[in-house]
Amino acid sequence: MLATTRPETMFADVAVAHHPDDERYRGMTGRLLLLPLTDRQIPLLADSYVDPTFGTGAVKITPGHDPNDYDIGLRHELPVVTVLDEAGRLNELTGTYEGLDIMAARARVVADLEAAGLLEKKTPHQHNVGQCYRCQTRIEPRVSEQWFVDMKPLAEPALEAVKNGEVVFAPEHFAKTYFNWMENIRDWNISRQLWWGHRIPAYHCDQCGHISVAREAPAACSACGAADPRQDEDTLDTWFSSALWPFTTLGWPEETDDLTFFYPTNLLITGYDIIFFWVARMIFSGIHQMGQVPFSDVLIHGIIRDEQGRKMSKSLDNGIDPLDVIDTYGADALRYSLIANSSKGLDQRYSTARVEAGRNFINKMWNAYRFTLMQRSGNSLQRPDDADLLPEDRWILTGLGRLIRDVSEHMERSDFNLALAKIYAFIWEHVCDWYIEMSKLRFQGEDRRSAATAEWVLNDVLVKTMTLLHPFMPFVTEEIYAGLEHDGGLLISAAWPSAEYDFSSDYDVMERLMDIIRAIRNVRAEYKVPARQEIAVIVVAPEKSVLKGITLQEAYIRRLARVANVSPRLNDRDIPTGAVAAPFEGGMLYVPLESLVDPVAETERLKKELDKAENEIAAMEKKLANEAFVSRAPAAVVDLEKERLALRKEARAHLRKRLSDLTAML
RNA sequence: GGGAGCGUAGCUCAGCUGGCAGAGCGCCAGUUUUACACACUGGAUGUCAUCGGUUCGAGCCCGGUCGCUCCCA
Repeated sequence: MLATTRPETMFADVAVAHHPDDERYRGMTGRLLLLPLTDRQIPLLADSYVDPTFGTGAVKITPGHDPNDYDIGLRHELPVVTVLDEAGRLNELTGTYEGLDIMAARARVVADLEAAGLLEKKTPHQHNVGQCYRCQTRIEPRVSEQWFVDMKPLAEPALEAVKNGEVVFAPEHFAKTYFNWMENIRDWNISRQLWWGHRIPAYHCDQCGHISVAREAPAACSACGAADPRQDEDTLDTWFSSALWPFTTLGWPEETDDLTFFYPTNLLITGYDIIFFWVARMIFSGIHQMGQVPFSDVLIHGIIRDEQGRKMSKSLDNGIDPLDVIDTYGADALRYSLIANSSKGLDQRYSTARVEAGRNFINKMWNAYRFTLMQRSGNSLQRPDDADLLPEDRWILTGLGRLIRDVSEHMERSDFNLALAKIYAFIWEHVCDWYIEMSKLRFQGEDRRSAATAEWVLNDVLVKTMTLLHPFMPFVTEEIYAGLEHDGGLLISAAWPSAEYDFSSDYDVMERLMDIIRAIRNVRAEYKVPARQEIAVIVVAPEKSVLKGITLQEAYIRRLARVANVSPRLNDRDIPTGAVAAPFEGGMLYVPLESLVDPVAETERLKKELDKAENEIAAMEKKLANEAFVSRAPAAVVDLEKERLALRKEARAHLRKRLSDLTAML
């Protein structure tokens, strides 16, 4: 007994199969069965393809009308019987059923089986016979003659080309997809029954049946000489034509200048979903037709999905028209979002929020650019001597150098999203939030030399960052570049920048200043000091050099943290009771806020700070006491840990002192 | 059945050769600070799916488990 979803194909059955481990059929393998409604006998055989848990564990094998059964048929050397004609009707092999269409035949077979007492039961079942996605017509499998490409000789050199690095995939794991396909290659069916496309260059002789294959249509059959052989009606699979794209587009088979110049090229960028449909086929076609691979590098990206993560499709009508997005946000904003959202060839969701972020970024840059234009003195810009560079100049130029190195590295590795994130952060957080803010003091001040230095630095930083950003956002960067001072020419042909400045110690000094400013702002916000109200700050640092730096940069602390008066001190003596304490790297600062401060609450707050510091110190001391860590970790890591421990210990000392003072004063 | 990938903040996702967990958006509290409110300042938020292993040290390396996705058959 067995189950079938397509009873009408039983006339094409050539065997019944069960799983080799299925106890129910043990010992019965090889016996002959009588095929109902016919006088044919078919064998019972064992094949591990059969799912023993489905139905009765026995399945009829119909190689002529099922691809899986066709494979089983090959394994067991079964004949292929075809009982459907091209019009979808049963043929002469079905006796009295001949001429019936599939549905009519199915009904009659079922009725006849029932009449013969051979039907056990009928159950509704979701079958997996395909159907046309446009007209819903069922697609019935049927064995027929087709044209195939013999893949083995093509696949071997193509496989080798990737294995030996002639063609390199990025990200590299996509080579696995390529290997998996190439190593399990099947002959390629290139016949398509379509009305358009390249027709198969095979010519049938209606007289003798000979088939000739030729580039030009032969005038006569090469075997019997009959006139006008008929060209095969099948057309080539579109991927066959696409596989020829790297050279047919350049004039092949003619030896054109374009072909000589552009073949092979270096980089192919495409989606992972067509690695074997297209990439692999271009590679083996290129090797076969041109004698060399069509490209050296393949950069694979993911698919852009809609905001719900669904694949964009015509039937869902959830596609996004880039032109609409460009109208709303601009092409650069769209490019920003696509690159910022892409990594490792993974799929990404289209994100309006990310496009907006790109648009906002453009707005930010544009305003920074406007600011520089507003500060133009009219004098020609001249690179300042190093001696004229202030700490913030040194800081931003050093940061720029680091940015150039980082971005270049990321570009080399095709980590475009990481490169873009670095540029974004540098322009927004370094240039706009800090450098421009600090430069205002100089542009508004009396020192024209200092202002000219800032003017040059700002211009240089923008020129370089626009250059780095140009591949990602070509339009706005070109526009801004045009208004900046540079060697001339268009940004698109400008040289990639290289790092010029490296003032590491000045960089660190500036970072400390920024820590202090942030700490003061934090206190202001926490105690809700009105923005307008200026405050006083006492900065305590045990090292004179730190204090000196702070004194030199007092103007910035005043401006950027809205401070009226900065008092540098070497120790925490004589701090007023009504002051808020805040630690920074290398010291402690106090903001006297008198009545705003409740000494009891401040004591509680500082106790928590102290607890935190104690915990961190304990953890670091434990780590440093671990002989294995000290001896095995790199010296730089151990030193860093020691430095951090020293800083935390200092913070602890300040906190303890402040707490004891407050307690005494209460 | 074969192959590949993904589980990290409320959401969408980064995280390079292991060394103090990040972004965008959202959220909370402020801001007519003369480049920018498409902005500024400050803040909150994590059992890095899970179990084990390697290591001085694991989001990252190795193995198992669970969940999800895609491709081929």
